Amino acid sequence: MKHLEPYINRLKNFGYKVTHQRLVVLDYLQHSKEHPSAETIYNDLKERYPTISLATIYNTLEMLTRVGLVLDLGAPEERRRFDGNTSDHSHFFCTNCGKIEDIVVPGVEKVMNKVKQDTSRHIDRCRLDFFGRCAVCESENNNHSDKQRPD
Amino acid sequence: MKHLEPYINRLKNFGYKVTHQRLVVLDYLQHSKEHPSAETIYNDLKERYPTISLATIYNTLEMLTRVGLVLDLGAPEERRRFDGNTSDHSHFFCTNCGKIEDIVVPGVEKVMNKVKQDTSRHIDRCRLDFFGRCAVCESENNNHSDKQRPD
DNA sequence: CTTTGTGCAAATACTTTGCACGTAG
DNA sequence: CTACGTGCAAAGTATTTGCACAAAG
Repeated sequence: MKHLEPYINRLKNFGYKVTHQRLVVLDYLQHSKEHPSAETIYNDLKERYPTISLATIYNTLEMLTRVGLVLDLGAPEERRRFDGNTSDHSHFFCTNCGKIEDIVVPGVEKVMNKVKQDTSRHIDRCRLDFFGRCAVCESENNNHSDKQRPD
Repeated sequence: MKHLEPYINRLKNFGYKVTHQRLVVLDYLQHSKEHPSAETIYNDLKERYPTISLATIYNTLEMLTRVGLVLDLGAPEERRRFDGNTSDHSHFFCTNCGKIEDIVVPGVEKVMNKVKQDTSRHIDRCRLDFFGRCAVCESENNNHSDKQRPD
């Protein structure tokens, strides 16, 4: 887990101990593209680390979010979803199947930086999200024709 | 509650009945700038409508969100927060006091529309959010090393 | 008159916490 | 060695649901 060194340093700088469980969660998030929930992380990890606990996953995610190594995506679902990729990127939420995809939005940074200057507030972070139906759901034409779409 | 007519029509178009409770919640949200939680709405409304129930508030908010008359803001807090203003605008979340403010971001629509065209997905809605410390919190405590120290 | 919504309370589900043991520093 | 982290189970807490009555269309 050499690639985790910068993260380890971040933990140390914030005064947190570097534990096996924390590294495992970090490593998991670095390799996941699924924007998993705490429970998903737990279910996947407990196969290799059977004694890990869900409470530790939650504690770890909360801590990692606090130090900025993980993002809480604010998904419109029951469970919270997390992202280990903290670089500038946007998200697309499929309101049909719940999938979350990374999405590249050129030109956003410029707009965001303008806001950071113009506002009286101190802005730490921005997020830009899109909601709709993913390519799969759109092509499957799965009429979940509930009252899904406004307008 | 004359101003609610377009909303009433929306309910009817979706086949929902127009009830006193639904109008009251809609009216409340139209007049609120606080981006309230379900419980806040409940607490405020039960003074004037003592028999209204929290479950109804939740059911109503869920339905109004589904038909696009209310936004679920995806706030980084325990409770969900809602907005009755569905026109294009962004939000600022104070990570210190929890306040949510409307914020005007010029030029965003252009970027968002570009994404709507470029992507293979079907996009219904976008959101642009900012996180940081509001003017009040910022002035009260000039220390902007926002990350709280571990326990 | 039929269907949908409401209020209440109980249930559910996600997340957090208390405590004793284990482990990093 | 000492403080902090972990695992477990138990507790919270926001939100949803079942049901009988009420109200809308």
